[in-house]
Amino acid sequence: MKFKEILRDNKLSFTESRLCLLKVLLTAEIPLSEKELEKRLPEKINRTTIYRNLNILSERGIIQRIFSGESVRYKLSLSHLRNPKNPDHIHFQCRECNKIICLEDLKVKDYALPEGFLKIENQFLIVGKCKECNEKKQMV
Amino acid sequence: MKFKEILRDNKLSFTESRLCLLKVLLTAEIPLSEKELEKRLPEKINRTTIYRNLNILSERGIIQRIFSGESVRYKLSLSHLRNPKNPDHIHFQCRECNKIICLEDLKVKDYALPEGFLKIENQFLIVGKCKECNEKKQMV
DNA sequence: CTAATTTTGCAACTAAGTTGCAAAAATAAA
DNA sequence: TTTATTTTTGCAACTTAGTTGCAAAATTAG
Repeated sequence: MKFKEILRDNKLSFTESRLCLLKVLLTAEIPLSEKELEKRLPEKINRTTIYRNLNILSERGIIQRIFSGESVRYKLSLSHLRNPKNPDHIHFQCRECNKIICLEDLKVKDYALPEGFLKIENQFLIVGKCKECNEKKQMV
Repeated sequence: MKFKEILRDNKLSFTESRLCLLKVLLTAEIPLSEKELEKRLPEKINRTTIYRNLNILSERGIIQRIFSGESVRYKLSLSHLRNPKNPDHIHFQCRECNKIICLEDLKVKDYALPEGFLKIENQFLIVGKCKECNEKKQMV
């Protein structure tokens, strides 16, 4: 099982909670807040445990924190499971419906940080209005 | 006075609180959290008022919210006062010392949103380690 | 199988941000 | 400039996100 290896590689114990969290994030269409995550868990896991795991998993780069206009959301790092060569892609969040979309095709141009700086992760977010919400408005 | 016009243009009343908030943000070297902002105010303004104003000012695009790894910070929109032609620049935050730096020179490549999407604002953040913190580490 | 380490759940806490309401201030109208 | 209308402010109380210490339970190492 993939997740077991990922945890081991990162020197984290393999526990039921962590497995469940990762599974839920794997099947989520959009990044989830802690609340949403909690609801989708097959069996109850304590809030504290969830937060502690979200912290440790994102420290290790296994998941990613996304700061949306309203809340913090979590998703699996693409670099771990899906898109190892596209770590710099951009998220879009709609200010009406709050949906978050991964703009996989939209890449950030190669950039060089100033001398001596080290990148750990990117959080690129464009806030705006999505197609549906734009069209809804025009109909009124 | 510039700020008075900006407020009027955005159909907001001109109040002492708003003027103070904008002045503090104008002279801040880095984006400020609500707490930091509060401390720098020449006279006490109620927390609630500050939040309400930060909300309305950022809705109108006069200030910008920045989501750093640890907290939400606010700054004047460059588009209003400083850098009207560089709205897409990137912020860098150090995960050690939490400093936030504007990487004015680092621009995001021209991008096209999918058909029907509308951009309101960007929040581009690179999280990593800054020069000083990197150097400190190596000395130990 | 046992000992050492890590993780979990609980309760209590902190910190950020919001809401309703009445008083005060700002704007519009006369 | 005085009055009426609208907006903003401060207060207290609240909600929600996230954290901490500690003892019990689960994992891992030997």
